[in-house]
Amino acid sequence: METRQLLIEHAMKEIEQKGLDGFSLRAVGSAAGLSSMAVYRHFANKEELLRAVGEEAFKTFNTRASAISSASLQSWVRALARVYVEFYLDTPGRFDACFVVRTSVERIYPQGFRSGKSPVISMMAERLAAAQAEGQLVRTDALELALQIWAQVHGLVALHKAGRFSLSRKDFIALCERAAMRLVDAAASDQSRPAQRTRTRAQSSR
Amino acid sequence: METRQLLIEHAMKEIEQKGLDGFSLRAVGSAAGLSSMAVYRHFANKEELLRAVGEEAFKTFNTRASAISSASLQSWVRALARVYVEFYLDTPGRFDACFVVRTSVERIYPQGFRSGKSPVISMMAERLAAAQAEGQLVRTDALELALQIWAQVHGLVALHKAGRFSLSRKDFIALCERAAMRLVDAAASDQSRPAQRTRTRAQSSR
DNA sequence: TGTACATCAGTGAACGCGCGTTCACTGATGTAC
DNA sequence: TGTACATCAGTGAACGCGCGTTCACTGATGTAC
Repeated sequence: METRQLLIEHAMKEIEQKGLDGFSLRAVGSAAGLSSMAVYRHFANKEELLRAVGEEAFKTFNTRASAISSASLQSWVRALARVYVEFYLDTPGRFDACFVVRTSVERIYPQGFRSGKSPVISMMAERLAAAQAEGQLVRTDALELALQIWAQVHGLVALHKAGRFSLSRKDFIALCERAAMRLVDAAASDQSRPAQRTRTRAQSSR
Repeated sequence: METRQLLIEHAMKEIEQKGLDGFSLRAVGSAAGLSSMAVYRHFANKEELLRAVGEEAFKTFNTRASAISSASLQSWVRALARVYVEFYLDTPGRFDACFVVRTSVERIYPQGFRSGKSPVISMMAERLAAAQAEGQLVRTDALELALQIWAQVHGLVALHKAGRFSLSRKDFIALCERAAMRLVDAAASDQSRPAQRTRTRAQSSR
């Protein structure tokens, strides 16, 4: 049953080359060295193949996100933003399959996120909540703040996809990191504190 | 030459009904009560029609944004976020034609924004800069902050479009407003100030 | 006032394309007896 | 060990569709003389 995996891999290459719109079943079949119709032996239809691609791509992203080992909340969020943007820049097809395609099993706010079905956002919400418990962060809805950070980076990516930036890769990544950081810093600096910069506060969370 | 305008209007209806993907030249022609090929008398090709639709839709959005008459920076940003989200919720096709389609004349960050070609973002950046000059806002790159606020709301909309929310219209709009406000408030409250909430500060800017 | 002509919006048939999906099939492999 | 059968991955032709675009045309309108 390894043909299925072969098809998913070639489907990813196809979606990377042709984009979400140009993605076709027939191309996947022949790219995999089979007939155009071979795909139907393994997937009921196009939608199902696309869903499988999305899940596979999400595993990749999730692995990278889980591998972040930053100690402080700040640097963890920054690293996560970077992983997200690089995932988009390097493999936009996979990114779309994960975060743009509407599938039926998607993680939905707020239910799916509260119950921890969306690993990354849940993880971020937990870290934010932990920082709140330690008094390092102002007390707001941690899940909503996590969502907001996600949407912040996602929004920059979406505008990038719509051709709204003429920045180098490096500058764009830095812009995204800064935007994510501003949200964390804001939540941190809204605490009672002396009148000074708080960039380096809350460094040793967990 | 009013047929051209008629075609644009029916193109908008079409793009609203069928979405960006299902949008076809033939459908526009016959929807306007003409032959399928009549469009080619007025537009060189599909792309040009789409650009005309985008510009027309942008005028609508721009008019609404310009009509906001809030006194304070805070409430102005909140109102702008609302206009943006409602533009998406009510007329997603027009929204896509404005902010998702890649056209050749798009406003690009940072050049096109600095020179004021993107009316709304430029206006926001100017208001932010004015608030900075009055000492109500922390001194950062006003244009970047404006971009960030835009991307924040745009990101929430993009995730909504990908089916990630199960919120009522009202709740989703409120969520977007809150997210935009958090960014403005953060920039305001990062000023030197007593250890208290700053929600109501900086109320009378201009 | 009348005639010849140019312009140009709109038409309808056709081209060529790629798509998702269906369907009857082939042929290799494994299993039951 | 040999034979009959079932299973099932893979095939290739075909269906029906809608798309963007080209092209020769029609027919009304305006203009020049």
